[in-house]
Amino acid sequence: MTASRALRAVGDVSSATRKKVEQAALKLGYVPNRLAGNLASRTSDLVGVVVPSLSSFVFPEVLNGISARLEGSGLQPVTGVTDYDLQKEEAVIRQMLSWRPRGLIIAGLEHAESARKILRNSNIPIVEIMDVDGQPIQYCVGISHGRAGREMARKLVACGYRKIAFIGTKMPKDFRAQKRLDGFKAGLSEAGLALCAQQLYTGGSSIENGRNLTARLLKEHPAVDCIYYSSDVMSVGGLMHCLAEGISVPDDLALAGFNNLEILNGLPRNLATTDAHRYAIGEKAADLILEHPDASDDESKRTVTFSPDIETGDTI
Amino acid sequence: MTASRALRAVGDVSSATRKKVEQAALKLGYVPNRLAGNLASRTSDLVGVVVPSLSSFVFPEVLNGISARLEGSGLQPVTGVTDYDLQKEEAVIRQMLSWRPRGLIIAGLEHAESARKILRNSNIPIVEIMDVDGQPIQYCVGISHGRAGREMARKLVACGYRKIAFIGTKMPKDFRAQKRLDGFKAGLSEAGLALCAQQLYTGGSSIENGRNLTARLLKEHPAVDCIYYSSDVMSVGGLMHCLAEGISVPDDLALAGFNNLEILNGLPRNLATTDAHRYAIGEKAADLILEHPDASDDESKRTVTFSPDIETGDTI
DNA sequence: ACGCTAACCGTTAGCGCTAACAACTTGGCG
DNA sequence: CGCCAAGTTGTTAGCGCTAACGGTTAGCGT
Repeated sequence: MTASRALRAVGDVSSATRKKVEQAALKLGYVPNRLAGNLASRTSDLVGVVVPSLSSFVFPEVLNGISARLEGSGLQPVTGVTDYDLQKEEAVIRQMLSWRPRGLIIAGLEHAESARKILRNSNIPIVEIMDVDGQPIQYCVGISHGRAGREMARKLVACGYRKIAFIGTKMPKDFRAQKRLDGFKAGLSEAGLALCAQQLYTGGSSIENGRNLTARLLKEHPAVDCIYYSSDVMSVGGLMHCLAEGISVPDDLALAGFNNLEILNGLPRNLATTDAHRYAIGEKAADLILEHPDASDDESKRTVTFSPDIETGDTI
Repeated sequence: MTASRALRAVGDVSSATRKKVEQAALKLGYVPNRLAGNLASRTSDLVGVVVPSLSSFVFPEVLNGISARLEGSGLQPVTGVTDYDLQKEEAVIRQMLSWRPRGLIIAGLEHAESARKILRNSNIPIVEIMDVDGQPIQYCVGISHGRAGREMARKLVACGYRKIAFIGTKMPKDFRAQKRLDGFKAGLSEAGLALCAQQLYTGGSSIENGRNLTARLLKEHPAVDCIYYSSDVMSVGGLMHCLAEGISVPDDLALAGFNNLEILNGLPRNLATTDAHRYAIGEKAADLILEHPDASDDESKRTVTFSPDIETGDTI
């Protein structure tokens, strides 16, 4: 018991014994067993983070925000990946909860009903991130993707574009991209416009994908004067197509993406985009977990909404 | 006990009771407590993964390889990030070991001596990945970065370039980049050549960074006919500079990077690079953990070396 | 001398689960 | 009919740690 107290620096231990304990620990190469520790204390120093993908450029930055805030708190983030699959998501959530984490951060508001149920029963803070368009379970931090799409549509219309196309993921897998598209269409129809073309793709977003789909779309619809992409990675591909084909941006064609990814910096053109505040969302989510009162019987619910800020760049 | 057996599907349980148990579990919203389970069984279903960074485009793919192989085995990867800091690395390793993982995968061969000691004492399979130039603790999976640099140098020399420059990270932080540079210089000197210029940077690799450094380097050394970058992200920046300035690639300037990142696909030019086999390395590392014999008293040591394959693209 | 407090250290029980073994129940077989 | 093996369920102890509380000692005031 004294050793336990000494190593955790809790309770009263004389500095002499503390020193002795520390030296013995060092000498023996003692590594505490957190399984036992957490089990005994009925607390946890894990924070579960459930995201759809790690390779998509967008979630690593959320993770960085989370890690930055958790650093020094003694809490450790554990990541689970769902591949945009609600079945898999539920399995990952179960896995996470079986470690009795201090809290859970999970991307999106759409979950299997059974997953939602175990989340509600879990008695730990649940933070749904990225999106605020829906019914949060408890805490929620994100932007409105509907608004993001709508505002970009308004912006493009205001810039004078009339033959506007969309390139994005096959929607059922990515709810937020769907919401952006819906908002975008709504924004267009405010001005009496509609999408004049669209290309959907399955599989991951990539520059190559964006370039190929842009090529195809322009071939089929040469009159298009502006393309809105569901992701910056795709719009970069569009820009690459234009560079390779000598299409002048934005004179012949305007381009706009979403996310404000770091890869936009340093390109020959500053691509228009919407900042999704990914890092800040991660930070805030971590804060909510840290601040969550232990007395969990209260109905603490809270939604933090960030503003989807348009960066016009020089491609619109 | 019967319930435990039923839910884990081990031992003999009649299908009738199994069904009853499962229904009860569902009804009660039972989520097993893995802390207790792992503690009691003295085994673990965690695999620790220690990487320098998640935002650098390169490690997520390693993680994907690991996850793919671990999928279905019941093991879960847990990621820790070191920011290329050996102190932090040691802390992360300690954290990891305190969860008593089944095995540990860790990037690089360079560690604090005390970290190396606790790794050796840990009695679980330790897989050092990415690099094979050094003394592995136990298992090792990677490529020789020295060879990668040397072979690229030979290639560039063979292509006729004589005024070759290098752009890369400030080395003390990134041992593998350092080894590539050393190998590269060695390769050049085989042909009686030396670097005619170099630019080092701190902070993360980024397209923007690559573009700026390329601009500066060309300004200071206009005669340079070829640049080798420590990372593809940087060489993309170089290409962007050339596109923006109308520098013809590879006629006026040859470019080569390292890693064979996905962002190379779809650019106006196919950038030359070296494939670092990141996904395969992740897979193999996971395999080694899965195959590791439980009888841990044997001296199972093994190094798996991949070949750093040059992709010439059309920029050299 | 006494009580009292603070500082320190030890004892006990138990976190939720599983390995190991014990015990009971069948059915089959000689 | 007894007996054994296989199938099935129950019992016990303990994984390594910590909350809670109990004891001891020293220091202090009265």
